Amino acid sequence: MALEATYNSQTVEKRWYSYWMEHNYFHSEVDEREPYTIVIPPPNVTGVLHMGHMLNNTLQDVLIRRARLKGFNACWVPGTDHASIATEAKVVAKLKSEGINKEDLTREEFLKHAWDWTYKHGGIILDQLKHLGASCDWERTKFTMDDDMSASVIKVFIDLYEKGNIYRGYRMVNWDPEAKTTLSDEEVIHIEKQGNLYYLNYKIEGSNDTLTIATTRPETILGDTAICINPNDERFTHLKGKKAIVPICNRVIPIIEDEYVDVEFGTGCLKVTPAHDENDKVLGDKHGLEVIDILNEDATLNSFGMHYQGKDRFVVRKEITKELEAIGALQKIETHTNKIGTSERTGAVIEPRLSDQWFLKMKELAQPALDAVLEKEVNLVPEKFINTYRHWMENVRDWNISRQLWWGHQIPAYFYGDGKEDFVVAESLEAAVPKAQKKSGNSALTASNLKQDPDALDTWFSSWLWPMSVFNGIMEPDNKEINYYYPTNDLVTAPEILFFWVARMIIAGYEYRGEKPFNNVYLTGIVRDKQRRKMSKSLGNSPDPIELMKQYGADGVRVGMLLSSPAGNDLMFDEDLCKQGSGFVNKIWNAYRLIDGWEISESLEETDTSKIALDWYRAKFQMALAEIEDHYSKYRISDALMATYKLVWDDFCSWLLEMVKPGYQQPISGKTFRSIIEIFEDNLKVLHPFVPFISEELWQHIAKRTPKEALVVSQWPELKPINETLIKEFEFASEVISGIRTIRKQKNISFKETISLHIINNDNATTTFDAVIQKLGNIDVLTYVSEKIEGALTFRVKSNEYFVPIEGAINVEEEIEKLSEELKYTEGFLKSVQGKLKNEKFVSGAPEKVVAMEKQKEADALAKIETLKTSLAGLQ
RNA sequence: GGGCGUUUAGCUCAGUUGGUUCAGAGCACUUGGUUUACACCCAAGGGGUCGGGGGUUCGAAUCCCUCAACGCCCA
Repeated sequence: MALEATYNSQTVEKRWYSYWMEHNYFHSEVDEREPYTIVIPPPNVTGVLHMGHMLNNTLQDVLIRRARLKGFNACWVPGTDHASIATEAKVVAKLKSEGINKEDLTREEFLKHAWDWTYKHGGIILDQLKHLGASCDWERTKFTMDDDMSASVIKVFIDLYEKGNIYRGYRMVNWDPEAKTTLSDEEVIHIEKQGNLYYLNYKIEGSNDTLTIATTRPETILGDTAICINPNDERFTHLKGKKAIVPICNRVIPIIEDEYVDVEFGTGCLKVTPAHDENDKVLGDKHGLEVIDILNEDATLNSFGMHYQGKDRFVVRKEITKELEAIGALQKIETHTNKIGTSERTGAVIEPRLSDQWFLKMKELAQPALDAVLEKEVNLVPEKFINTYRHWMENVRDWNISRQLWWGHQIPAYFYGDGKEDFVVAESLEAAVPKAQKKSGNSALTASNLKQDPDALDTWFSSWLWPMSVFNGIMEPDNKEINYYYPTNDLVTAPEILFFWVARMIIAGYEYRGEKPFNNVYLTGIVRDKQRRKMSKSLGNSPDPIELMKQYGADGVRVGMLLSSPAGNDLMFDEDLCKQGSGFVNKIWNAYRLIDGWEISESLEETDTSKIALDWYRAKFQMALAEIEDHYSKYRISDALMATYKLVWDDFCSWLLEMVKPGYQQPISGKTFRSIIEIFEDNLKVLHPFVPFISEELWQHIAKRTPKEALVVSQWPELKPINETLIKEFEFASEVISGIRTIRKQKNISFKETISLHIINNDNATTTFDAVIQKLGNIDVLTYVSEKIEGALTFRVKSNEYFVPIEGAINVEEEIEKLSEELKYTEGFLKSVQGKLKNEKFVSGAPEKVVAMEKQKEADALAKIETLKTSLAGLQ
């Protein structure tokens, strides 16, 4: 059946994806082969596919498909993440739009809504990945809140608690007043903002004097519990031991001394608000100050805010400034830029807030994970991220793992009293009872006396176990799957989550299996638009991936994504890249259409041209294959693609097919045809990871294949020794062909018009490719001569001279000019080479090989100059 | 403020240990070409003081110093 004239990506994609699924090629079971494993960075369960996922998953699919072809037992585990904050925020918003407040629901009721939401919107993203061609083992699809996954999280929490690594602490945390939860340090984004510095006067108790402090947050004065001065600051000696009066609330507070105060900043007097600033908290602890929290959990003021109670902190800031001014306590306002923390998820300005939270001690746990990367047990690609990783790991801080949310894994701590330590940690309420009885010494305690901590765990506290828990490696540490698939091979993810996720997975891996979770971490860039803006929903600058695939085909988009995405560098995405990708797919399609249309004749002998052309391409293919393998080994995926692209487009289509192509309506020899097909099949194999759909389509078109013979499970071509001589000889021949084409163009000789070519073979060049030169140059007669041909057009390759006699006079002047230019260039070149060779330091200092090469260059140049000079002499 | 990185053609990027005619690729651009697979094509061509300055070396895009611009991470 003849191929359609144009490639229809949609039909083909549907056909082969279902064929692959039907034959279960993506499923992996433990067997005797060597495994090659990737776990997907689980996307948000209710998320939709964006360009970052496209890039990331294309890369993973390329790696896994190649591994499959190389004979590994390839296993790519897909799944999703419950994304605590993001999902809960969405559910809360949805309920609100229906007039329901989260506060009015019980935990169980709320969770039911959240699960409904998850069932409704969940997993869309995984289906979208199928459009891309992702060859995941869908039978293994996991969700971080599946029962077994949750059990793993709880088990690890209990274990770490029992080892003393998890503790409960009253600490200053990052509070997101919008999501009403704490955030880890990593989830806070610091941005520079223009603000003000307010200079406020405080009266000194028992005198008419005042002191002036500078603050960026005047609303927090209501929480002030001290003024601090530097004991070495002579300006304030008179204040020592006195007390100050906070304006508006008229609280009398001590003036304390501490060298912490920067005498240069502001006025040198610092107001201390321990409840609302991390540094002030430290000062407060040191000096035993009172802690006055003036904020509610939504960042409105509480009763300490007096007449501002119930108003938002930013509103209060404006209003209190006016009041301070009215009572004469405001001295001046200066503009001031400072960095403020904002929530990664909601964008809200973070409030430092004191509260009871759960923390994981990191220092000791982090050590093996730091060593693993420094010793290249785990390779970060590109290596430049090692420094960033080291810096973070060496200064790692304890991880706040609790979140004031319901959607997630509820912390398995059960309180039996109001005391800070009146709790036990257990995997269930039932298990908690005996523990609580023991700890409290109260054997009468029952389940009804216990109250589980309402907080949930940070989502990353479940995803850090991902490479282990997807194989049930936490609950059953010795099961055959975890023993076989772990450690996984490659992890493909974004540098943004190097600390959030990657580092913590390595930590967990060493803690729970004594082994790294993966060998290599390939860090991709961020997908940006042409103006270098990060693609985001809010900016609306991201194309819809599904639409993109409809327009350019999944293969086209895959190629487009990979064309310009070196590891770790941002990708400036441009739809033109997909256009180039679909152009490539079109080229492959048409190359096969040409071959497919040939009439085959078994009685025809293989021509010399075809024979040498095929030999050359086989050599060239090996050379490209070696290069491609090298690129893959270094995770230079876009380079591997480009090498494949050039092999297929330039070498196969533009050179080989043109060389073997029979004349119009002429048949091709059966032998040649079979060789071409064999070669084309190898091309399809190396193409497959990049363009799985069209490669499978053509593969299946070439011959009727059994399910076992599908391309997706075929064998990657073997590396064989490269015939470099043949490649070099062809390069020479291709220069001759270029010379002919240039002459044709310059003299307006149509390609259809045959010409003759006379050669003086000064260089002793091989005649192997003469038949090819004749065919591609449309040469009727190719002869070797010893004397130059008068009145012919000429060109030179190395020191060989080529003559094309044509009708009509040659423009002698032009010829002379052309030759003189070549001569001038060559002489200049010779001079520089001889300059080097005359330099004794060069000859003695440079390696022999380099000197020999320079000598060869000298000889070549001398020979060329000789021929140029004779030619010139002949013309003059 | 501390750390890391980047700067090469109009654009996006390669350039390994300092040494082939090393200044490259893809795209874009210019010119010519279409009854014969593909105009999503073929062929030919132009285009760069390798961010600036200084140094080491027989030899520097590559190593060192310095300045500048940009980006990222951390505080």
